[in-house]
Amino acid sequence: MASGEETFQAYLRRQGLKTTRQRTAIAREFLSSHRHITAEGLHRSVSRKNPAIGLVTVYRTLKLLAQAGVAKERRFGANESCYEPAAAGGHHDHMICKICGKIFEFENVKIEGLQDRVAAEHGFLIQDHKLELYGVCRGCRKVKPGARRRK
Amino acid sequence: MASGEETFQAYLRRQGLKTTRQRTAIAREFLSSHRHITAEGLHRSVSRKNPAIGLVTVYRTLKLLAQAGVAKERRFGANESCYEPAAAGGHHDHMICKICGKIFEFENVKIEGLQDRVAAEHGFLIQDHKLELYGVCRGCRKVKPGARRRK
DNA sequence: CTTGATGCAAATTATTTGCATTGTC
DNA sequence: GACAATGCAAATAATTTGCATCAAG
Repeated sequence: MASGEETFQAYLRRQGLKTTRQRTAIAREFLSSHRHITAEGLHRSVSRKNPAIGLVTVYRTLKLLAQAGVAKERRFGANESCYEPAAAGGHHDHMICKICGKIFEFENVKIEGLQDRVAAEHGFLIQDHKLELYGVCRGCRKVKPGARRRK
Repeated sequence: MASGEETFQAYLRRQGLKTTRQRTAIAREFLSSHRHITAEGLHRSVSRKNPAIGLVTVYRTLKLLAQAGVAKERRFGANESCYEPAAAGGHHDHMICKICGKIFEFENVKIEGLQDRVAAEHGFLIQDHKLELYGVCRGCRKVKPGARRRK
């Protein structure tokens, strides 16, 4: 069971790329910051301990992490890309609350099974998938904002 | 059964917005061009008959169409947003081929049922969802590019 | 005739690239 | 020591906004 960091290092070696101080720092920070983070956000985290690292390097390293299979790029409704560590323990999907913006994760094996079946019916080979449910989360449902103003 | 165009007009009136020549032209073109189109692409189409309409207006109108519920914004792996007419006849999802870039549509009621169940378990109210399968389509599977070069 | 809509150019945002310098292998 | 990696600034790409002018209600 290779840790994300090991997988990344192995990928670099395999590709004849170099293991640099900044790549290691970025990868480590990324892997320890569970759940979706933006390039900008990751750069902020990394900068705390390592102010000399540039945003550009974070972008480049995130791309490498994705290629290594350690990071997954996600793009929710927003304008900027999020990355998240590729969960060692299986794939998960997201529910995004349109009110508070919170993102909830879930896993459902049956849905994945059906996806496989649909793909098979079309002769399509699935490599990856994204399922996002947009709506209102439990917390925000309680609030009932406005509830249709009466004239 | 209101056509997309009628729905849009109604939305404009309801919001106290104006029905302009360009909005009508853009909406009509959009609705007749089935399946995902980018702002740029739609502008190209519209320009053919109506060269004076600016790209900016297309962007603004697409946003209105989305608010009116007539258009759905989608964002596949790519960098730019696609819009597609909100299918009058039910929701559909997408399979995107990573090789040739083609996008296939499919519909699966069982998956949607499971989504509802998962959401319910979390007290989440679904308003919309996106399911995208990324992989290799039938056509591209036949080609086998490279098939792991032997050293 | 009032107020929103358009179109242009300029601004923003997210991301990428050119290039001189630096650090790994 | 070679050659990839970094960081800066500048370049792109997609989209948005300010503003003077125009047109729908």
